[in-house]
Order: sequence, then structure tokens, then C-alpha cells
Amino acid sequence: MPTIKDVALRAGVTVTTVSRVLNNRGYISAMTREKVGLAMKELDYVPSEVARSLLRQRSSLIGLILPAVNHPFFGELAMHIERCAYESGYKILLCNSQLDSIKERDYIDMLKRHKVDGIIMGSHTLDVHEYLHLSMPIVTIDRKIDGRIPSVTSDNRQGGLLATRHLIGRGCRKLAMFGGSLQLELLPNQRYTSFCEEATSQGIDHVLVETDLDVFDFSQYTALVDKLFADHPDVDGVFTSDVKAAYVIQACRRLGKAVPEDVKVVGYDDSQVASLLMPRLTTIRQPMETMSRRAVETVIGQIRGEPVPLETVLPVELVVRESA
Amino acid sequence: MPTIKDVALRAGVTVTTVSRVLNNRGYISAMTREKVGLAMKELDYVPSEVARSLLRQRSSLIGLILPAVNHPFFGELAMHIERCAYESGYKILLCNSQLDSIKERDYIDMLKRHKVDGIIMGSHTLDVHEYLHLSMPIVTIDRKIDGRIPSVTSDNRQGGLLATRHLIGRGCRKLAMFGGSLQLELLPNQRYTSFCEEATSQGIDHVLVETDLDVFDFSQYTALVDKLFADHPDVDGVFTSDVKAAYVIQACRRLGKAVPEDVKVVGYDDSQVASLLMPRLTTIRQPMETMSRRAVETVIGQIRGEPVPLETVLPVELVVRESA
DNA sequence: TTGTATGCGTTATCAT
DNA sequence: ATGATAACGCATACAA
Repeated sequence: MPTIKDVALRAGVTVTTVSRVLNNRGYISAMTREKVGLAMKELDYVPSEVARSLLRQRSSLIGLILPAVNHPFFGELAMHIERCAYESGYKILLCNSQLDSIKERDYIDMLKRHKVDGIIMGSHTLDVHEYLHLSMPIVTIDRKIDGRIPSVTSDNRQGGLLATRHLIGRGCRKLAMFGGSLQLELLPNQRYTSFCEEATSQGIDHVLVETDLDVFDFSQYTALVDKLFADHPDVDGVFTSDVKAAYVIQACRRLGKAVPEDVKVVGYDDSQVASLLMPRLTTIRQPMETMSRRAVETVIGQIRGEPVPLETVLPVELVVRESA
Repeated sequence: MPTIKDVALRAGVTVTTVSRVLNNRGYISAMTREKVGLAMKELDYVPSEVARSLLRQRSSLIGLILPAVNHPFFGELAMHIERCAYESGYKILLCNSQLDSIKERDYIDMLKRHKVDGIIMGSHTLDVHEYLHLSMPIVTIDRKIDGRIPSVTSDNRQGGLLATRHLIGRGCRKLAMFGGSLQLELLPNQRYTSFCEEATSQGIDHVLVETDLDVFDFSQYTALVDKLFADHPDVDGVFTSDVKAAYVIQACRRLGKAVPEDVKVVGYDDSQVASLLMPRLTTIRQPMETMSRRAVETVIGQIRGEPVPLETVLPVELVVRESA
């Protein structure tokens, strides 16, 4: 691989001059610029971002830690985050933590070694102290670790409220929420809180089904939903995430319950699965693109030393389709 | 951020010694090792992979270019690729090309600047020459660019054959294939070839629907499927990809055609959507995990200067569920 | 307008 | 068993 030296040699100038035309800094004669440009073309020269990083003490890299990029919600986040970051000159180092704390710590360590300029966390399995101790630009997305760590989320409380109201408004008399493990202290817990509050205040009976700690092990969903309907055959309204909603709809079909006639289902996320299902899913839309942009802006803001909002809560929206 | 110098100073030794304990190279007295280790802990020292990269002329980075990581198939590939790469000490730089050739060229350029050790391409919109000219370890996944560029794919011909045979075996009399644009010269074209051959040889009437060039614009799918059934109301068997299958099933429901009774549907990929749909999708399973592992092995093999197979074609499997 | 010298953090080579 | 020094590729301060 040719270096700046080779270019300089070939163009008959010094590396300083080449560096100048490369960065358009200082005065360079038109002829020199041309010579250098030619040499670069001829050698197919590519400046080394590695050397630059070492010198500038910044890598233009942002670490992205997600539970699993194959999950529809996180996949879509990843996609938007990558695009936004790229538009600002940052590249994304992808990490799938699988919600495994060992892996997560390992990934964080790796990102530090690679001198990433910041981290976007869509996972969090470690103790708050470990994150605070990072002393590096960081933002959480779809999660809130601590008041001192900037976060970008959607309004889960409001989402829970909208969903519950909609189900009740459509005539449901017994609701169920099918959520992730409450032990994980994730944001969806807020959904559960407002779900309960609203159902209670309207005098509607309601139950909860939790997954175990391995939230993304879809294979457990079928059994859980079956048990739900076995234990509570009178449930006629379910609030859950988009992916889980798919399993709820499957179970209903299997049990001979029509959706939305017998059981109404409201999802959360409005990921692409929502419009793939049949009936098409009524769901709470998280503004994933905006969330992604804000998350990227929030890390980059910190990198630049600008003040950034500690908490960004974006509005959600009820998207009425066919399932409720 | 503390550097190796700070550690050396604090431990009362030179950087050479610190480097030694860091890499477990040469002889170090137990006491020195301890002193240095302590200093590292106290300073919370993290060695710079950037400096290492500059010296070693390798970054431990692999570029991954995909059309879009939010697509179920590519999301799953990305996930496995990242895991495999990480297990071998490589990190993934994520790029979404959106099948845009400008972006793809731009990304390739960026990856070269960052001195990635290799590239895994799940997209290809450029001319063969541009790829050949890269002169860097590269492998394509789910695509075949040129005989000289290593590729990892599933057996699309066999997949098309299995799907077509299954549909005919289940009694279909008129088949349709709903595929991406044939102009893109992607592998699915092979599916089309064997689909046609098998249908023809068994004397079964068959038609083709193509998407436009923007393969991942799902919003066009609905109209295309509707037109298919309008033009050919007698179609009773459809072969397509998993995501498109979701739209086919939706259309059938809308048109009052029962799946699988009136219309049988076979997908391709066996991505997570396949088991989310209702009826659960009968599909051709691509071994995504194995494909990912092979792709990673193939780039790393090249990086290490080992000989690698130019073509890896993995077997597919018909997974019979409910849609056909 | 261009060149010289220095340093970014690390490891390899060659001493001692 | 440990230290001094050069080199990786680049950009900058300072000279000319």
C-alpha cells in the first residue's frame, strides 16, 4: 500500500506538501497541486485513517452495542443509526451483546481499546457504576440507565396508556399484557405501569405474562401465550410488543379465536413485522428514525464538547390497522 | 487517557518492559510484572489498538457491506457474522449500501481508508472491475460477482427445484414466482431458472412477477401481488422470498383465497418472519449461520494468506410448515 | 509557496 | 531481565 511518502517521492515534493493538498490547508501552487493529485491517482493512494486517528486522538468510530441486530426493532435502529452517523463522518462498530453481561463488558473493553469516540448503548446488563466509570461520550437508546447518562427513548408511559385506552375503547373487558421480564428493569416496565393504572381506573380486569430473562428467545413465546389463554380464556385484549404480537395472533388462530373479533391485539414498536402480519397489526409507533438521529446527535454533541440533553423522550403514536 | 508511558513511569520501568508484560513476551521478573500490573490497574490503562494497528499494519477490522441491516435476512446474517468475527478477534464495521452504487463505492473507499483487513460483501452494485481492483481480502455472501472473487451462497438452483416440486406435489396447477428484478443479476435468478425448468418439465403453467430495481421497497409489493392475482386468478401456487410471502398471504386473505387450501405459498430464506406469519410459512431454509461462518472464515483465511475456496455453495432444505 | 522536524502510542530490534 | 531507539503514516509548528 502506498503511503504519503511514496506520493511525495513520485510528485517530487515533501510529505508536508502532499498533506497540504490532501487537507486543502495553506497555500499550494496550482502546478504542485496537480502533480500531487496525479501521483495520488497513479499510485492509487488512500490516506490512512489509522495514522490520522493516532495523531488526532480521535477515530471517527462510534461503538453500537445492541442485544441482537437481527431483532426487527434493533435492526431498524441499527440501520438508521448507521446512516445518521455516516452522514456526520462517523462509522459504526457493531456489537451484539445478546444481553449477556460478560459479553457486554468485553465489548465495552474492546471499544475502548479501539479508541471509539463514543458509544451508543441499546443494551444494558451491567451495574450503573460501570457505565459511569467509562468517562467517554455515551448515550443509551430505548433504555435509561441513570440520570447522569444521556438517554433517548420513546414515551413508554404514554404508549402504554394509548394502547390500553384503545383496547378498552374497542370494548375489551379483560386485558392481558405480554411483556419482557420485569426484573430487567427495562423501559417496557413503564408500559406496564400505565397499562395497570389505566385498566384499574376504568375498572377493567387485567393480567400480566412475563418472559423469562432471555427476552429474545422467541421459542418460549408460544408456550407462554398458550398458558395465558388457558389460564384466562376470557381475555379479549392483549397489549405486547410487535414480535410477541405475532405469537399472540398465531395462538388465537390455533385456538379458534378471531382477531380482532374475539381478541384484539395492540403491539409496540411499529417495526416492519407489524405490516407483515395478518391481520395487519394495530400498534404503538416508536419514531425509530428520530430516536436514532437524536442518539447519534447526542453522542456526537458530547464528542464535540457541546452540552446535550440528559433525557430525550419522543412522542409515540397509535397506528390503527386491523388487529384492534 | 493514560498511555504506556504513564504506566512505565508509575511502575518505575521503561515502556519496553510494560509492553512485555502486556504481550507476555520475553522474560520478566515476577516482581516487575506485579508492579506493572498494579500501575495499569491504578491508571485504568487501556492499550491503544490504533497505535498497534499502525505498527502491525493490520486493524483487526472487517468491513461488512449489506443492502440494509433491517431486512430480516441480512439482519440475521449480520448478527452471525459479527459473532463469528468476534470469536476470531475481528470487529465489524457496518455499512448499509441501500443497493446504491454511489454509496457502495463510498463505503468501500471509507473501508480502505480505515485499513480494514477485509470486506464481506452482501451487496454488489458496482462493475466487476471495481471489485477485482480492490486487491484486498474479500468475500461475497449470497452473491456471486465473478469467478475470481470468493463467494459463499446457498444452492439457489436446488432451492428453486425443491420449492417448485413441493408446490406441484401438493397439487398446484398454475405457479407464480414473485422475485426481485432479474436485471440485478442476483442469485435468485437461479431460483427462477430451476423454477421454470421444473414447471416446464412437469407441464405446469407458470408466470413471473418481478419487483423493480428497488428490491427493498416493500411498499410496491402489495400492488404487484394484487396485479398478479388480477392477471392470473387461477394461480394456486406461489414461490417467493419470506418477506414477499408475507405480502402474498395478505393479498390472498384480502381476496378471499385460503392459504394453503386455495393458494399454496413457499418462501425462501427461513428468516424469523417465516415462523411469525400465519399460516406459518413453508420455506426453503438457507443455512444462514453456516453461510456467515464460512464467509468469515474465507476472509480471515485470505488475510492470513491461506488458500481459500473460490466458491462455497451450501445445501438448502425444504422446511414444511403450514402454507404449502 | 514549500521544506524540516517532532510526536501521536505501540512493538521490534538491538543492546546491556 | 531490562533499556534505548527506530519505525508505522500522518499533520502540525516552525523555518526558509
